[in-house]
Parts: sequence; structure tokens; C-alpha cells
Amino acid sequence: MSERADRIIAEAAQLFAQRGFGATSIDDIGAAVGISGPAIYWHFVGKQALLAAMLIDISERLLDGARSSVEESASGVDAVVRLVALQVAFALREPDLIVIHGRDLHHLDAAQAQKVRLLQRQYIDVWTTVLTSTHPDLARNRLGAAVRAVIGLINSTPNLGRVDRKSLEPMLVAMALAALAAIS
Amino acid sequence: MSERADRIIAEAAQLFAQRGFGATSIDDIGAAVGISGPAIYWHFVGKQALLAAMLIDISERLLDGARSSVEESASGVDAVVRLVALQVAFALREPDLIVIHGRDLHHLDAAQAQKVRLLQRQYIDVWTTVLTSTHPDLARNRLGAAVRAVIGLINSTPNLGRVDRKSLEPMLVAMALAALAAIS
DNA sequence: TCGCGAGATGAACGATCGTTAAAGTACCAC
DNA sequence: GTGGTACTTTAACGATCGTTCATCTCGCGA
Repeated sequence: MSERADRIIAEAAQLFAQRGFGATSIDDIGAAVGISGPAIYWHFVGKQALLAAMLIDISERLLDGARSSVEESASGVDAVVRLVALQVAFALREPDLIVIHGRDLHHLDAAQAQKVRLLQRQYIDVWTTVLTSTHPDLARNRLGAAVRAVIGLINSTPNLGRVDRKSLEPMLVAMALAALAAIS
Repeated sequence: MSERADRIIAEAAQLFAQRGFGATSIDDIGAAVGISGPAIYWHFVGKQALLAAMLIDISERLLDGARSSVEESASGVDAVVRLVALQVAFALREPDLIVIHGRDLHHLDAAQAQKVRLLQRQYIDVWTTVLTSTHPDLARNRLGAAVRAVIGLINSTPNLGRVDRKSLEPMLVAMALAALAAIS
């Protein structure tokens, strides 16, 4: 990916997060980069491709990170702590992508949406598999629901208002772990 | 509000939740009700008005419910439990509105969006005020952030996958309360 | 029967916007 | 300098869609 393409993705991500995919025009993105709108078509096949690029990229990064965390961990509870810390750090570092991922996924066409949803499901499955070791008495789909709820908690970071985000990190980790400990 | 207007709101809510506000046309909504698209303009001034009606309505219902719950409660912890139960019940009963509220708020114009956000802030404030009694040592904006995180947990209900929603209710309440107990 | 008003309809307007097309610029190898 | 490649621009096309308009239907009170 060229330098210019990276800039386009970065600016588009900011605009998508602020205004939404539908309310951001190709010309807006071009203007933010410093080129004309149609110039984007030299680097990407279309507007959807921008969205797909960022969504697939973050989904893959998250999945890879989760798998690495689990591999490196010494025990089940250690793995849970690492997964929570990873998600919290990601949500605090890239709130724009969190917003876009939760809001604009449906602007992808069927094939691309399916790809993103698959990655998402695999990510949830990494969490769920870890939890089956710490909560062997619970059904798997129940654990999956709990995982989604905890990720919902962590991903609310972008809406947390005017607070110093960094100072929230320990609290969010504590809340997420407490919620996971309350699964029944 | 007439009978027909209620049907329009109800069908529009379903369509908005499924496809998103931008991907739902006036003709789609009309077809779902059994009338033509432009017929909607007899009942509402425009497409945005539909969205505003449902968003303001649920925000007000939630705020009223929260205030009543707090009034009826005997203690601070009792109030927290009631607030959590209320939000969980609402999220399970009306997942469509939860989705729309979290995804399509930005399709409102400035004035309407401000009104909804005000109601939202007042709702958070009800929670926060209750929490200041149970957590007197914590700053108010920190409590507000925690409240938003917990609501994010509860509102993840629509994405919980194919599980019997009703059976999740006690677990979600337990997770939310545990998360709130972990505030620091 | 007449007329009025609520409600609905199909056609048309107008704006927005993604996308394509054709032409232009700058740099670089030869 | 000549040709080609990488990248960009402006103009235009075409589709979608919210909204408006003129017209129609139908029930109902006088």
C-alpha cells in the first residue's frame, strides 16, 4: 500500500467516524487529503473499498492480537486478563475505528460484510474458548453472549465524554473482569 | 397520534434497525405499511421526523422510567438494582430501538440531535446521581463514564447472537451490577 | 345530491453523489 | 527531445431518493 493510499484511509477513517459513512462524500475525503475526489479512484476501486479496507484490517489485527495473547499466557485467567487489556488498549487508542466498526458495517456489500463478520466471530471464539476453561459448567453460546456484552462495555469508550481517557484504562479493565466473573 | 401514524413509526423502526436509516427509502416504509411512499407526508413532515419521533420517544420513556425507579426505591443500592433491571428489560424488549439509537442518531439535524442528546445526558445523570450516594469518594465525571460503559454492556443485547434472550436477563443484570461494583 | 375535507396516488422535480471519461502534468528512462 | 508511466484534474453521466404538486377517491354532514 502506497503512502498516498495510507493517507486516504487515515483521513477517511476520521471523517467516517465523525459524520458517518453515508454523510461523507468522496470529495470530502479527497479534500481532507489535499487532492480531488475522483483521484481516489486511482488508489481504490470505490468508496466501499475504503470502508472494507479499514474494517478488515482492524478485525485481522484484533484477531491476531488475541491469538498471540492467548499463546503467550500461562493460564486461563491470565489469558482472560490479557484479552481484556488488549481490547481496552485498542479501544482507547483507536476510538474512530471502534465507532466505524459498530456503526457502518452494514454499508459493505454482502461478500465483504461476510468476511468481516467471520473475523469478528473468530475473535469472539478466541475469547469464548478461553472462558470454557475457566467456566467449564456453562454452555458455549452463553459464554459467547457474555463475551459480546463485555466487548460492548469496553467499546463504549468513544462515548465516555470529556474525561482523560488514559486514566480510565484501569477502571475499564476492572469493570470488564468483574463482569466476566459474574457470568452464570 | 393517529393509528396510521403509529403503524408508520413501527414499520419504519423495524426497517431502520434492519437496513439503517440511510438505506431505507420512503417508498420502502410506505410499502411495509401498505400505502405509497409520498402518503407518509400526510402524517409526518419528512423522513427525519420519523427518526426524531422514535428517538425522542424512547429517550423520554427511559428517562421517565429511571426517575420513577429512583423515587420508588428505598436505598441507593436498591435504586441501582432497579435502574439496571429497567435498562436490561428495555434492551431485551426493544432491540430495534437500541440499534437505531446507537447507530442512526447522527442522521438528525442539529436541533433534534441536541434534544435527544440532552435527554440522554439527563438519563445518565439520574444514574450518576444515584451512584454518588453509593460511591461518595469518586468524581462525578468518572462515575458518568462508568455508567456509559455499563449501558454499553447492556445495550449489546441486539448482537448477542442466537440465544434465548429471556434467559440472558439474570446474567446481564449480574454482569452489570458486578461491573458497577468494580468502579474505582 | 352536493360539497367538503381527510387521506392517498402517480408523476415529476431537484439535489446529491458515486463513478467514469478524457485530457492534462510531471517525472524519468533512453 | 521522445515516449511512457504514474497520478491528477475537470466535466459530465446516471442513478437514487426526498420532497412537492396536481389530481383522485371516498365517506359524511347538511
